[in-house]
Amino acid sequence: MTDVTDVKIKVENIVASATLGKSLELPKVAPALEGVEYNVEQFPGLVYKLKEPKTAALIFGSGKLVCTGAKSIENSIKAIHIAVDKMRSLDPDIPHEFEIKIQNIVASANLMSTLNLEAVAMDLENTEYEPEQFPGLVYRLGEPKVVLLLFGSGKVVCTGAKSKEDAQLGVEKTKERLIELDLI
Amino acid sequence: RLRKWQRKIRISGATERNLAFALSELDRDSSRLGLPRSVREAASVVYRNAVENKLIRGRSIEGVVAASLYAACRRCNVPRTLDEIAEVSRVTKKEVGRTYRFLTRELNIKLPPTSPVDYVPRFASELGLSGEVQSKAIDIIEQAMAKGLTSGRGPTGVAAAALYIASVLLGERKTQRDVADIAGVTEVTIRNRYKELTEQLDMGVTL
DNA sequence: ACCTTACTTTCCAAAGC
DNA sequence: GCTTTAAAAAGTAAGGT
Repeated sequence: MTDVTDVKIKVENIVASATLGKSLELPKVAPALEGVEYNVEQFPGLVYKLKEPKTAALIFGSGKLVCTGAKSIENSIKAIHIAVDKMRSLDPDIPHEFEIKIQNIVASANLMSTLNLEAVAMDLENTEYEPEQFPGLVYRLGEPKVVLLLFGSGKVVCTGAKSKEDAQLGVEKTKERLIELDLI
Repeated sequence: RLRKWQRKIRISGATERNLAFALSELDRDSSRLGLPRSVREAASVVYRNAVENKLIRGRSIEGVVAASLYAACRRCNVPRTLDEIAEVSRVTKKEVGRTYRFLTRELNIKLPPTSPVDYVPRFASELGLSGEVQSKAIDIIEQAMAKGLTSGRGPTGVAAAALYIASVLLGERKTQRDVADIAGVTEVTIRNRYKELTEQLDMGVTL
């Protein structure tokens, strides 16, 4: 009974970083990226928004970039390659091979049961619940090291995960713990 | 030897000056909020504990004072909202909240979430509502909490809606605008809570 | 009253103030 | 700590019709 394995998580956002291994002359490669924003005083990186996959890339002079907004690891990697390929049209020396690392995965899930957050706040360890400030209860899990936001509706957000497996595990462990404490 | 001694004097002198400044700041904020001496003392205890545990590093004295006051008000069951604390201190709501979380975590202070019930006496007296209305409002809030109707909702909004409903039920009607202004929420929020409470609780009377 | 937009919270990397 | 990006959750707020 109490099958925790039936909890379905939906990946909502992925943050990935890439290191090209070669510094970039931003003024030189920026023209290859249509609609790019660049305000050094405001932020040191170029802001490039892609429509497909719908993502946003932050590109730095050091040759490192950050991609946010993708809903799958595959799309995140695809978006990074699209941006890098475009820049390479203006700078042939940009490597074709480079490292990409998944930094954060945000997922949502539904425990299919309403939660009494004041009760959860009292019995569950490592929680913060300040309804005056935010309607969700913050639950920090140690293993995997992820943070969950629990809502009265039973909906959950898991963030801080480095892999889909950790996000899934985080939600499952949270559900198990809530059942264990008779808070489900 | 003499130099080391002088340094101690200098450091303790600075420490004393900082403490004196913090306490005057605490008194200033407290009087603006109209807080009783007991709450000011509770806040000064929190502040002194923060200093003893070296938690002031990287934080403004004003911020720690404001967070100490916020915590003391909650512990004494006479809560002020983060907005009210931010208004009288020269610290943003965001920093008061951030420092409050830091202090409670580092000093192992675990306060339960603010109960809407704690706002009833203050809001009711500012609205000139009777003790009967207050009791009715508290009764409504307790029923709401028992049915899980307060999870995730702002305590002031729940207290405001309960007082509004109680005032109508007991013939001391106040407008949503009056209650909203004193509770620091919008009329829309009172209407939303009002709808949930009247639909899901047995008030014994149809409004 | 409705609708839309927007802010609160959590996470993370990037370069630099 | 801040700046910029993205995304979900749900409550609250503000402005327009």
